[in-house]
Amino acid sequence: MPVHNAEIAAMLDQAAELLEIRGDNPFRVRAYRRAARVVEGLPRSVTSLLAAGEKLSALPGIGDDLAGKIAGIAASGKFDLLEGLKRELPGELAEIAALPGLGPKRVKLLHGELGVRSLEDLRRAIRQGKLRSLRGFGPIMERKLQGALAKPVAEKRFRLTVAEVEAEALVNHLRGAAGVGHVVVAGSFRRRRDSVGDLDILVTARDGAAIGARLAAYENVATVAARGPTRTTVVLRSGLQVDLRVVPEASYGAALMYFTGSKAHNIALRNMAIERGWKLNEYGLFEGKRRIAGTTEAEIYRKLGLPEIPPELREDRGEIAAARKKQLPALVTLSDIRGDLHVHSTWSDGTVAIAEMAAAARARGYSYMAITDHSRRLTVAHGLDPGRLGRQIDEIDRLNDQLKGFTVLKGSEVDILADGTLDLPDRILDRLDVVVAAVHYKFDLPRAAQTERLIRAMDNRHVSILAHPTGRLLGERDAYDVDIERVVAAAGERGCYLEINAEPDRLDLDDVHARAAKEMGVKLAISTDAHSVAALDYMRLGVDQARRGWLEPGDVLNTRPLGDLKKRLKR
DNA sequence: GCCGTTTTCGGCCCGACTGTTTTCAGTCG
Repeated sequence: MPVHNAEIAAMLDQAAELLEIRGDNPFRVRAYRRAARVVEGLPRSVTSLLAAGEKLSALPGIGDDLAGKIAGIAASGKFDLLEGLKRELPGELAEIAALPGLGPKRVKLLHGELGVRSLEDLRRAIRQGKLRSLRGFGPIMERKLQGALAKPVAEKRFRLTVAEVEAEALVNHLRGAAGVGHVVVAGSFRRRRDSVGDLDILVTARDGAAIGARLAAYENVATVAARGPTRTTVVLRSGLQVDLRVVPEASYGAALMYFTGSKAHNIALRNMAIERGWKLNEYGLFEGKRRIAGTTEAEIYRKLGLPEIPPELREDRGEIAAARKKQLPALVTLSDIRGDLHVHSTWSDGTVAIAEMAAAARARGYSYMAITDHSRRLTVAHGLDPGRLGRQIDEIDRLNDQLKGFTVLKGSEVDILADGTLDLPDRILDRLDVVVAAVHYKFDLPRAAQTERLIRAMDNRHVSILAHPTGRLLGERDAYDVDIERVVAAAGERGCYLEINAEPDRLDLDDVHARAAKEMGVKLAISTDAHSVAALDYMRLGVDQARRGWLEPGDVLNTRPLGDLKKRLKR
């Protein structure tokens, strides 16, 4: 049973947490955390890297020691150091440290002085009034902890589209304040991560307190968590946390960079500043007391000898080295997209007729669109059998006769059956321009069977694109257990394309696997899976994830003009 | 524990805010 990168990262994180509570060298703790982030962001699994004879110690932040430990975890699924730490300290201490206001130091005190080993122990200690006797604890902390223990809030991430609605309203509200310059959403929102944990809003103004007051007075604010002259933190009714930072105009670039992150990217840049005898913080780049850059991000990057790095790449996953060598990718943009290759109509479960969808696609500047309605097995979606699909093909032919300068491609989103065969016979698939193959049931097959299923589907030369390859639904359903690297490799061998499904709850493939595909020379299609006209606009979210995956226009099938596209769809 | 165009040893990003303290440690981002 191969150990996933995410599992390795979780073990490294947990070890870091317990090491920190134990009071170990903070830099050792940081090394474990950094290694966790590096493993998490690897485009290939540790298992396959090792199988290929690659040295983990070549990865940034991973030396001989951690390389050995990570290899050990990959081989056995066990982490001796972590097991030992758990024998020494109760594992639940990590959960206690996650409570607001509690960190390693206070948890160590709780454990050492009061013998707290569990959340229940902590509740009891509070009930018995023991907490406030400890140094660093007082009545306010006691009350807050009581609240947090009473109704624990699961860590929640929000879909980009949900965050966008909240952000737009809030930005408009803040723009209404007097003396406001820039108002911009930074953080993972600006880096276009597939979901966000909070909103980081940067404002330039002279009077930070006034802007903070304006945020606190926003109608959707549930609680104000912190309030200072330059920083204010609130929690909205939706549960979304908002961090506001206010800086002077001259610090705009530095603050935007700081607030955009990622943290690891910032640390790397700050280290570059240190190497040059400078200091980089959210107010600017400084030589001694003198600010030598800070008004724009570009200016700071330039001083550090780098071209400006697009926010989507700022994850400390090699972008700084690439920038240094002037080898940053020229990322795909929405305007490079010439068509949508996965679209539904009223023939199955779409809400709009083909002609109307075509007009909407055309209005978006596209020159083609594939209609890919569901196949017969998906009865709830009125999936098409060969007879109905034949009639749909005829309808599209008639429609194309009337259209000038736009082409509706004939397609199907054909179900991949449990054994990897397709839900429609070859004789009808033969009449189509685009076949998008997808899994819609039996998500729980064993890994090997699921992997074989997808590969067998791609064995069929009619299959052009493998849709939503991992089947994940953000916040609802994990990816099915599949060896995605083998699937990517198999797609490459067969000349099959992989989809980045742009639906906001799918975004599948994700950024990391899209990049893996690129590195393995496999091309991708960015498709909306639209069931309505409005959903065609999700294309931009798919492009965002493609950019996070370092994709350039040449890596994306639907940047090709129609003639070229048709040639590439032939296998 | 990692790392090196000043270093193989001695550094390791940087600042804001809270609740505690009585000048600051701890937490957070």
